[in-house]
Amino acid sequence: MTPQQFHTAVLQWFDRHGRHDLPWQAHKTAYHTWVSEIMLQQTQVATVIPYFERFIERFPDVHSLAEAPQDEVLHLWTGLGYYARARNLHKAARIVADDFGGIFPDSVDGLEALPGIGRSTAGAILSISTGRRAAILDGNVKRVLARFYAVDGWPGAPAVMKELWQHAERNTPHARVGDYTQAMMDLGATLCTRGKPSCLLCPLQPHCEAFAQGRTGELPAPRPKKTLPVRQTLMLLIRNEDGEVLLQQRPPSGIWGGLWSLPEATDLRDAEGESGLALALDSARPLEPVRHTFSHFHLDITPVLVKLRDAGAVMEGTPRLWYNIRQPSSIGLAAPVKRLLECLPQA
DNA sequence: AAAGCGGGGTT
DNA sequence: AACCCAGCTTT
Repeated sequence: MTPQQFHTAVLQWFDRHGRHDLPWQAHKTAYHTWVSEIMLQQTQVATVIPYFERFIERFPDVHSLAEAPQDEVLHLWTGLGYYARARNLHKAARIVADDFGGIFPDSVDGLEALPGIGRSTAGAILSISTGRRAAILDGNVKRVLARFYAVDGWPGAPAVMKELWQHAERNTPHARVGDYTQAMMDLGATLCTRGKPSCLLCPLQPHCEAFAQGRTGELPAPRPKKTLPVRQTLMLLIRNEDGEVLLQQRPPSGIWGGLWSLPEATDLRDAEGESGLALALDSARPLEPVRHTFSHFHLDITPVLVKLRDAGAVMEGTPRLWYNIRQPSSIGLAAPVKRLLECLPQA
């Protein structure tokens, strides 16, 4: 199948069956496309939609985002995960606003120089918002191409990645590039799904190698699996006389970077040091543990209710605040922390 | 509980 | 180029 036949089949299918009414398709500006593409990294469309709408309402353009406090950006990202995306988005907005007069670079290289934008995301932003020819290779496209060409091996492996990029580049059309980008993502998301692909509806099925070989179930090859280590932590639920809960801010990078979380401790003895408060440790009441899973380890969290021994004994150091669970403020919360706070009795 | 989705940064 | 990092959703 020639590239011409390939993209023609994909575009014809897109015109009839693609998605044309997603919130970020209303105005295909570089800003809207960029925000949506960053949110769509590692996250499915259905999850992204409400986040995107809230985000754009609060930050309608790159300048409003650039001027916002990081806490507020993370707040609107709370629950989406991979918070480095939000921190990079914020950083990049400042660069675009301060150094480029609010105009996004109009080349793949220029876009890739911004934090949080890699080759595929750059290709998506450029093709959709400007119509310039650029290829993408996100998870959806990887799946489509790995099956169509029966490419063996895990797509994360460099050699496999390289081959898939070559297919992606070659099949990208010179016209209607933005539609083609959207079409390939739609194809992967709605027909060429991992579980049970709808091959009979697929415009590429007549020439699909995996289909011909009956191997759609085994391609693309899954990532080599490893068992996740388990880590343990205590999370301290410390309340003051007003019923507010003590939170402290995570370091700027790493897990939950910049988000607000509960003070943690490895055991009760070390709780006072971690929280920087005088605690009534004999009052400590452990709650049912909850497991939170990251991509590379499980975190078993034991929440512990602890009373303050001396309300005036707050230490300086890590940024901290007393959080009113009835009037949540505009800060980013780690997902399990948000859940724990929601379970807490209002008193 | 385990699998799935999925791109960027560092060295 | 190889390796490390990062979370929520679905099954």
